[in-house]
Amino acid sequence: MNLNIPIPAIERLTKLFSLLQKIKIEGKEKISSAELGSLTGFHAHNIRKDISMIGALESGKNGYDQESLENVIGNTFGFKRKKRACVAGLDMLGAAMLNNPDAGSSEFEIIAGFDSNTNRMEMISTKVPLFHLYEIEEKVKELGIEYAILAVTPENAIKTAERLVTGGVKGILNFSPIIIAPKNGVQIRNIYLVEELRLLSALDAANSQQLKNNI
Amino acid sequence: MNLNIPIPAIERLTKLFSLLQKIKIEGKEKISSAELGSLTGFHAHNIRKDISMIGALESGKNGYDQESLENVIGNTFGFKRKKRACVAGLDMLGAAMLNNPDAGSSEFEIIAGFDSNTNRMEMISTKVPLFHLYEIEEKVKELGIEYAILAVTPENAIKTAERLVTGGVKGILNFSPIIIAPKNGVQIRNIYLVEELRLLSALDAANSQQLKNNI
DNA sequence: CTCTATCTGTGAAATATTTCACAGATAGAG
DNA sequence: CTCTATCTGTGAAATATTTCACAGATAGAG
Repeated sequence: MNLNIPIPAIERLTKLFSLLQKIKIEGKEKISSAELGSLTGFHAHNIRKDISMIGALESGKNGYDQESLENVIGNTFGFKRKKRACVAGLDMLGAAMLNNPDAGSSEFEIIAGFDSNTNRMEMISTKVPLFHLYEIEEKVKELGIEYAILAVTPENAIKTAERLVTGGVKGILNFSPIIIAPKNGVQIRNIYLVEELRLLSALDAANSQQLKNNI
Repeated sequence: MNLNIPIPAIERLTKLFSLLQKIKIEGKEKISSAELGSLTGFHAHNIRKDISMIGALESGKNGYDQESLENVIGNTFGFKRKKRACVAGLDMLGAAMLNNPDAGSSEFEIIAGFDSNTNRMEMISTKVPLFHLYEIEEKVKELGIEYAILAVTPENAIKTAERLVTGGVKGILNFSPIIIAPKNGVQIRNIYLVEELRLLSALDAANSQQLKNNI
């Protein structure tokens, strides 16, 4: 498991990419590692090191060129290529994801929704075609879907994830309250509201503890 | 910044806590580090090391006692104490969070919602009291709200986060598509749909790259 | 053209984190 | 009671990651 780029570095570079896209809209053409640092909370040292790992750019005294840096990061990780995604499970959370306005302006295109409840599917207003959960495997293959947002009920989570994997997705973003363990090289990220709140409170507790210890 | 417990360990222990709660419901009283490992994808070694950092339990040959382990982790990070939370921004995503059925069965209680749009607030069906965004500071103090879920529009994100911090929250879970940098010791977690999908694809790209290198 | 201020890029050092390996503990069989 | 199989707990070793410090580069001033 020796990745040439550390996973935390991949996470930081991915955040930087999103930030660079925003900066482009604002018309800023140059940005220094120090500025990137204060916008993200990362150390400038760390940012420079991360960038140097994926390929040196020209040096200079005005910081990084927005466009070159966005391109280097984007090409390294494939952010410049369009990708198809779907949403499985269309209760409130899933429906919100399906209609997320940001996805469309990114490299991801949400091209299908899946649910088990026919009545609900008829009530949802969306331009995206909707299918039954049991059609996942077929539709994922047919439509070339690479990424999935999973927001089904806990009971359906494991089974639906398996269907997605069999269909051939490369990654699953799991919002259902079940930990899905990584499998067959398919990337999984588990994002569970209570878990995230809990982590916030744990980090706060660890911080307070540390302050006490330092007195 | 020398935490006595590494942040990745805190993340793993938090996940273990949630898993232990589920295991309790299933009636399982003992579980080994190996079993915990296969359920989470972590290494058994790592799990034992993490647990040993927060306090040794009795040793044995049947693995960990579900209840003791849940208590040790819970007490270390304060998961046994009730905590009040709110949701700011009540479009589809925010409304879904407000009505999330899992929060109620956890230590978190969502006791207020905030939005800027009076018409929308009248249309939302919820038992939680709703207020205007400009009342945040006052209500956070008055109601003793410790954690906030931020799902406002990008334009309102920074300002709303500042109000929450001024009001005295300890952590913010930010779902709006703006990176909010940590400030004044308030914990922030930025969860942005496109960013998370992008990270999945970046990890996949890094993996593929690595496979190529290993040939 | 020269000089200077201000960045980046990157080996090396310092830290942090994970993995290893095995001693120590105990439940349960007989 | 004794023996054995099966876990955990944890220093030490191995790795991974971050931080440091400064050489090298260049834009822009004059």
